Amino acid sequence: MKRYNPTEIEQKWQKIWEDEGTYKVDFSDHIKPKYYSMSMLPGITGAGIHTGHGRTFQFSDIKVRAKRQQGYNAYHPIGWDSFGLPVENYAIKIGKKPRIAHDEALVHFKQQLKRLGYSYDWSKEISTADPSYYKWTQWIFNKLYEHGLAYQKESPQWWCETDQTVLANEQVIGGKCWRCNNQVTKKNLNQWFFKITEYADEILEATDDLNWTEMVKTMQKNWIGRSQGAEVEFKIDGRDEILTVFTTRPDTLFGATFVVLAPEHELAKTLSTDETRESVEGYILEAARKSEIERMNESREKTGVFTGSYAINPVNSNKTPIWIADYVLAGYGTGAIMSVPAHDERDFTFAEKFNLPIIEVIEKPATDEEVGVYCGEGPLVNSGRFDGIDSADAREQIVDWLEQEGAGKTKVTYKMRDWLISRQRYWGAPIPIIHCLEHGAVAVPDDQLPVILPDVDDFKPHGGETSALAGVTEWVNTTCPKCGGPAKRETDTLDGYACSSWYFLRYIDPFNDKQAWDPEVENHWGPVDFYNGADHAVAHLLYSRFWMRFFYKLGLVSTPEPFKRMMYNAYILAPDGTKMSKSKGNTIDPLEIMDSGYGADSLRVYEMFIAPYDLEAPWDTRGVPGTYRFLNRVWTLVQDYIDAGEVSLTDAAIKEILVIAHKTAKKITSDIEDDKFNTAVSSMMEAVNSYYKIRTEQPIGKSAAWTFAVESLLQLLSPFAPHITEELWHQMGNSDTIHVDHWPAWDNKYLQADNMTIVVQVNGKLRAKLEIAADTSEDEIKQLALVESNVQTFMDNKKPTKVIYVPGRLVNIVV
RNA sequence: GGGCGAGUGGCGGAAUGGUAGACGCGCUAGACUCAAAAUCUGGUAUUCGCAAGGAUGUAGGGGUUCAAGUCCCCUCUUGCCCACCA
Repeated sequence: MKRYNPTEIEQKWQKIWEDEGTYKVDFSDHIKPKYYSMSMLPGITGAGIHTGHGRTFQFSDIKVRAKRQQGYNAYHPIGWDSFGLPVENYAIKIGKKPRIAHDEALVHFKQQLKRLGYSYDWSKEISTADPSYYKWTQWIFNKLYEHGLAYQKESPQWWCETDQTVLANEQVIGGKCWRCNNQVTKKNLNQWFFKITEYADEILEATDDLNWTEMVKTMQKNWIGRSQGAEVEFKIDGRDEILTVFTTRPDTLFGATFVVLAPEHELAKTLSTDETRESVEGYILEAARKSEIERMNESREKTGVFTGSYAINPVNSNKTPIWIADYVLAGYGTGAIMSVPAHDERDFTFAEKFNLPIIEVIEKPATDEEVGVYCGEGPLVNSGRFDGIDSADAREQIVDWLEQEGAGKTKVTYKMRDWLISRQRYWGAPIPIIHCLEHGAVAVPDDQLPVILPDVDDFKPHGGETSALAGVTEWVNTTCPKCGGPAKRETDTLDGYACSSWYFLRYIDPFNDKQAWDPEVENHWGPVDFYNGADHAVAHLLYSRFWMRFFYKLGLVSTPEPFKRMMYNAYILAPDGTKMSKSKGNTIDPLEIMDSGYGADSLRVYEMFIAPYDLEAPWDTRGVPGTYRFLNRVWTLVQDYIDAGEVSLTDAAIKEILVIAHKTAKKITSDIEDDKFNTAVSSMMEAVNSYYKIRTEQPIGKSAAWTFAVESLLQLLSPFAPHITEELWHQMGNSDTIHVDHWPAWDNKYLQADNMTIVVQVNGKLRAKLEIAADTSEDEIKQLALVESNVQTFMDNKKPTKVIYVPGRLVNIVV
């Protein structure tokens, strides 16, 4: 008997699969149903992947392998997130040009992924930094620009001093840069944006219906942050300007005792009087100097100044003082609020500090507890003709009244901001814009794309507010596409996220040099059936959904949502229970485990077995020998089967083997379908354990039952452990690959065993178990239960008041 | 502070309201061996009992139910996301 030697058989089969193109997909084959499965594309840095990443990539591999075996034309693509900050920072760190640093790091990545035996179609590999790819990223920019969804605007934006670039809202995490983890500041700059807010409502509405991991859906909804409310217009006493505030509680309008503007509000400066001018200007200056983050971290102590001006509350014509305070955010709503200190915590704190009036307009529910500021619902008081109306109704009535008076309207506001896409960094797709003195920003015509990123020696950020490209004069100086006059190229590059917001469309038409993708190909291959990742729950997925919807409107794609199923898996932690990271030195390279003799299959099975996909679990390297042991048991079992001649079994043994095999086939099929990979593995272990037990009493060898058991086991195991199963499949005499069109069918007639175990409870407590024939009638079962001796003891001669029978499971006797 | 999850043996984790702890790790006994490793077979929540069997057990407290890890309410702990968003 041959010994199981993973290293040998894995090398052998990986070469054969590559030579024979086992996982190559023919896009034009429409006879088989399509299945399109992918993981988020890896970002390239020197570290390569660790065992945590490996698990992520494997989920899409399991799914696609199972479908391929089930007769689908199944596609599992691979590509590289090559542009962007991570690669450039890595290049700076090792002192090489980004292109070179990237290409060198890629070697390690490819080696890892290939050794792990993922069923990628390597012939269709893409890279976002390849001109044949970013040509189309730039083309998409043009399309957005053409439709008014790309625009340039000067505004204060997050700026990372370490990385010398602006960042999108989504890339600032807890006030820190997503790459270098340093505090960011605000800087007023002229920047390019994509108008994702125009799609906010649409994206939000579609979110509930998605078959996505719930957590991701919640995070997206929170990020979009839709608030239904009203805009209310306050006249300014003695002036012509109108002050518009946003509120979600128009029902509390009678309780608005003052109005607060953000320091950045355009009216802030102009509302001061001679007496207040100095303090107002001082406050605004001070606020501008401090970043939002500093304000946030500096304790929540409220600060503010009175402008000296008054606003007229439209509902009761009260004169309310106008204040400026930095607790009001410039970027949200209108940058101005009406303050209702009686029913808002922040307003209350502010009013107390500055001795401003507090008027209750919502009746508190009567409770024993002392409620500080009541923010809930209730009937209105002190609200003129709206008194007594419940707050929810009052909201509508007051807004109706405001609309009639022309002093307000309903308004929906979002927390989500437009997507800031310009980066003052070299390593990205150049924004295809030419600035002409006469024509302003002019898009580079489609037929002149791509705008090639020039090769420069000094690519590092040089400390200004422009990328290194600004120094490449021969590239910057060009002519205007409209007038032919002298013009300059835009020197900012596109956010790396832009490059990865459409790659799933390029995957299905990667060599097309006429268009980004062929809509007809997309019509067959889109959308992605299974997508998974462990990061980018907000930014990447929102951006992709935004673009997809835009493409859908242009008729370029057949569906508005890019990913049918999105599975967001939790991280595998380092053995010490903390997050794996290279800087902490607690990562585990999959190559290390494979090279120590366990091979890819044992590692793969363990990756799936360790925990359900959505649970964080610490890596325990001792688990790999466990799955290795399991694969060895499979190996021995199949070898014994192969080496033996024909055998004859008892009818009972045949039945037992077939029940296990058919049940297991059904279980694994549904577990994979439901993304329950860990229980799929344990079910296979159980089946193998059972076969071992049967084998101690009955011979294993050629017989219909054993043949089905062994073949189906290999087929079910093959998405998890593709190498060992392929090897054994061939040793059994098969000449085709196990990985295409081989999946066991189960027959319901085998799913019922001859015997069943009925649990007998007395008053809900387990007292006996009955091993009886599966066709025993309900009456018989109840009788048997009632006469069981231990049951009788606990019935204590009392008459049962009720006997509950759960078919095939239990009897509960209530006395 | 807000939103969404999660709390089960020594560990990772199983359980359509119906036998809690499947499966694996670890530990342990036996078989094989000169011996060890590997392998195979058994045991392994706590506790009382020679045993049969009993009691207790899914963070804590209440509730619904014939029956609760699972459903409802409160409390605690913990993870993630957001965070002065009016």
